[in-house]
Amino acid sequence: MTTLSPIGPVAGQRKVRRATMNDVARLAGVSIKTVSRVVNDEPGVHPSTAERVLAAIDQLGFRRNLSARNLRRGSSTGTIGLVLEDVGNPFYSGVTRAVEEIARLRGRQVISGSSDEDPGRERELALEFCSRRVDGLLIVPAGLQHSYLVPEMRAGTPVVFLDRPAGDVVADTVLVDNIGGTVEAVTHLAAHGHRRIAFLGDAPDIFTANERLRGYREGCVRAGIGYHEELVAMGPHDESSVATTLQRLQSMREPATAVVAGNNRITVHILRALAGSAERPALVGFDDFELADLLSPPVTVIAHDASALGKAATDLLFARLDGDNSPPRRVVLPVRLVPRGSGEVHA
Amino acid sequence: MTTLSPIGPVAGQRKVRRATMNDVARLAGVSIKTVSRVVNDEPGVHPSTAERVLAAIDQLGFRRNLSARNLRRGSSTGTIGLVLEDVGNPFYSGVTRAVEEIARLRGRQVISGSSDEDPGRERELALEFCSRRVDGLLIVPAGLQHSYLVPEMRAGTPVVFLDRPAGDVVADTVLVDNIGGTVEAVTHLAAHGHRRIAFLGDAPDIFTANERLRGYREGCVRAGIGYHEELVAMGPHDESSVATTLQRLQSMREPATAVVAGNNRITVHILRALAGSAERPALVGFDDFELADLLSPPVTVIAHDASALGKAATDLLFARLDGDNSPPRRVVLPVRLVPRGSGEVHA
DNA sequence: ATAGGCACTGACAACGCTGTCTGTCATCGG
DNA sequence: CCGATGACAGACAGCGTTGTCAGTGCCTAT
Repeated sequence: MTTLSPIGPVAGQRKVRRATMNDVARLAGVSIKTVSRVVNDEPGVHPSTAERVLAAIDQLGFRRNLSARNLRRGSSTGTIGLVLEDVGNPFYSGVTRAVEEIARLRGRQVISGSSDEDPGRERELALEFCSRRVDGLLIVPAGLQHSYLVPEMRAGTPVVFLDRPAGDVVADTVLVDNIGGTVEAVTHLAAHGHRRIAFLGDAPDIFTANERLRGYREGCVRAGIGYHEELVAMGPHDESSVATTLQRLQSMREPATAVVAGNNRITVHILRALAGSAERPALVGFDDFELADLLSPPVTVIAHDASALGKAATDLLFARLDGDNSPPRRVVLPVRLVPRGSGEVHA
Repeated sequence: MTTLSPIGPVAGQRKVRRATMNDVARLAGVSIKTVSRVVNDEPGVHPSTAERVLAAIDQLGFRRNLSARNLRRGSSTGTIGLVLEDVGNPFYSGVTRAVEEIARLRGRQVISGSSDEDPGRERELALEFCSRRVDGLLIVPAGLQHSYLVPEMRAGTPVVFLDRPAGDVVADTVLVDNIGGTVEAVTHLAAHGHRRIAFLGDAPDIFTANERLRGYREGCVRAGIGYHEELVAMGPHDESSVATTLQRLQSMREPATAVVAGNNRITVHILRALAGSAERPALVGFDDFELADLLSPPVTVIAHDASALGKAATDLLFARLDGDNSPPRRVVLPVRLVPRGSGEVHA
């Protein structure tokens, strides 16, 4: 039993060559093919032979080399590549979790990487994954150029974009209803009497930021309060820029009485900037976040489910792997406004 | 240029065989070895030849097969395996981010998986990663049995355990000062006059839960308030069990006036159970979390840095990969109490 | 003129595994 | 007693790369 072999400062003994099927075969006194049969649970091996082989495997600590196996078999490597913006962001870690979950059910491992909103990095990661011959690719696009993926897609690697669409290829995409979300946010605020509603969004070259801005604009028009350029501040934002912006918005001749935040980070920045200040504008944030309901006032948000997004994208990917070759689909997941208080403050 | 090739419903054209170096060689009119030289930036290729090869690569959308490369070269696969409890938990996603960051600097990809606290799953993941011949393994142990890793460690795969120690192998480990943390929490509460301090921890077979319980106990003794069995409730906990426990603690003849929460999830459950209730016990939570400072009252925590943990473990792993074969090390990272208000409530 | 060196290129084997095909028994029906 | 059958085992090739070694010219120094 391996379990009983002497354990100690293992770091001491360096680089014992890894056992191969050949080593196992020699020790068990069988051919390498028989070892392969045992390892792969193929039928046609005499129980007593199999037992000898298993003993040899255990004794040598053999573990089959998947590189070799994948190379030989040519088909699936049993891996899925996931390129996202930042695993550290709770939203994306929720997505990751969902992807992992489904991949697991389908016997796949997930390789992931964060692009940090850098198109070059996104490309580097995606192509690296392709070199590893992942079975499929899930990408949260950082850039607008995705033609680099065309050879990979042609070679049969399914690609699903999530959260944002691809720049210049036609492919499966799973999005959330960004426009509908901010329309609803503005409508909600207007219904509570607000006429000066500001929008703090991320950098406008980011798809979701731009869509949400469009929704904000449309919401303003629909609510009959008009669209005012001076009430909009697009990012990139950090804590201090958000604070400055809020001050500006509140010290206008006609101050903003309500704010729509373009994503979870901006919402948090706003909350921090507002902490302790008496004069709080009403607030609706895009993206739900943990503890939003426990703040005072509880934060009203446009909620959408990270795991639903991850699940939808992964399901789509596996459908492709299962042979579905219908035209590329675009799935738009609904969002919902969760009123909690911060958006129900009267003007 | 690949970039200009017709793009369309790519899903239509299935399974074009992937180009190999052989295909590239044939197209460029050179030998396969020359292609290999170009792809690997090896010297000794005439610029004009290289150009022809690169053109062929571009035309065919060739991307070298890393399975084959790794098999042939036998050395590094350029991957690191990361087994954690749940990527969805902000603490672990912080760890993941840090690991990824450092791996990236060292030219490695991260393959990760969540064990969900299931030892079998942990083992499955770790061994799967070994089959993929990861260069090293980072593991947040779910179980207490790790001798299954001995053959892998012998074969030269460095393993670093993080957040919790391994069960029965001697290996590098990075922990946080769990005992010191809860000692400090209790000391802090006692200093504010509390004598009935409760502890809500995770399942006691989890190392960190047990350590924190020990720290709690020691803190009580040191503070001279004694250790009372009835003030301790170990998990697993969910929202409703926490609520029930709190009610029990508050309706005792001598009610608990303060609570120490064993981890971030339990803290959140407590906050939710307490929401809106007038009679709030003082609270100190283990693990910092976003927005803790914005709650009312702001939540006092024992903070420790997820990214510091990830970084320390990964640094250690790379040191091993760089040839450091000193005896296994155990690193204990400091924690610090961040007073914010919830722990400063007077009894 | 010739040896030696340099710049460039290619043939070939092997990494560890699995698919295909072939071989060797023992057993069974007629 | 013979051929057919089935259960089991092995030989061999090849997946796509790269390391080793062996050319082939051409140029320079003798």
